[in-house]
Amino acid sequence: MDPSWLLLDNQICFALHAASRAFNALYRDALQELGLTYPQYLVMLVLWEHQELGVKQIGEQLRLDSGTLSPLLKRLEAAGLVVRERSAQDERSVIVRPTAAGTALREQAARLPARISAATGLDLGEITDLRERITRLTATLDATALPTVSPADCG
Amino acid sequence: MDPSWLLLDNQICFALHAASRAFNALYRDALQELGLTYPQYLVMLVLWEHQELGVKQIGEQLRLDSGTLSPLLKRLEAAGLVVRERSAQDERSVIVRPTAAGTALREQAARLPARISAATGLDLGEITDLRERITRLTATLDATALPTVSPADCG
DNA sequence: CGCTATCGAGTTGCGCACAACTGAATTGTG
DNA sequence: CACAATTCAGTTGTGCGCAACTCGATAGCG
Repeated sequence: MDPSWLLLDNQICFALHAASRAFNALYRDALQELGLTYPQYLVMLVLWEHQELGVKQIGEQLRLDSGTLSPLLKRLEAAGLVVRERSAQDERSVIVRPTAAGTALREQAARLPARISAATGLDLGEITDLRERITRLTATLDATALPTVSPADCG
Repeated sequence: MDPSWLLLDNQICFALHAASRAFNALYRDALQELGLTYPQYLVMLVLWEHQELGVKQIGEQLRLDSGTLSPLLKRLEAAGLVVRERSAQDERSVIVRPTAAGTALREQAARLPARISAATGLDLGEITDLRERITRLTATLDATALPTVSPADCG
């Protein structure tokens, strides 16, 4: 039982954890002037991209469930950045749309990436490569999910 | 103002964010049988490594402050896995030590890395490489911290 | 020795993440 | 049409992460 396993193990997961929080801190400072938290910024990103989206669709993009999104969207609505209305086609779902103020915020947000990118000290190629590896890793983890569940699926 | 910036920007930070949560979910399942959450597991890791440590030292290793650690350590103490006592040398600081039960847990924890490592679908070299890149990125982000502050530093 | 500044753990308050649940709307089936 | 299963947003409860703060202990300085 090599004890270095517990150290190595520490590293990859912890490295991700620490990096995620370091980015978060970076964004926190920058987003403060927009009045957004980082998760709220992520929601606005997908809304800017798609104009309007159901809560479920937002959750699929960001890997978040309604337990996280419902209160978050309520705060965005209270801040006047989005409106929510029940879909006429399906009364179960709620459509989220940016308001004029929410759309206007995109202009300010557009200045962020350059600052963040500079802070990474990496060039575009390195960032892209790293991003792709991490995204593949996430996909693998999601797919594996731990073979504890699923009785005899694995089609 | 190329709009793809906002998408690309989304990617690297979000990729980290998502990967971190995917790992978290993986560990959550595995750690459930040890009665630990993922952050509690990280704390136990550094304690197993150092036998005893002040709250501040734990925080330095994990990039966490007392606001996070104090309640977490209280829960670990309530679970009978650690004891806390004020340092005799410096009454301000609190020394944290694993109990016998806390130390015993290390045996079970030692089985985790292999499962996690398998779930990544990567070999040791790839994991190490990725980990090092991410760690370097974190260090860069921490050092930069956003050039909004610091009036005329940039030595 | 006194006095101030700093350090250290702890608390409070807020927002996120997630499991477990509720309740209304919809779909599928007979 | 009726009725069971599913889908969807929302709520509740717990724990993490962090800023801002409290308060006692320590260190530094005159």
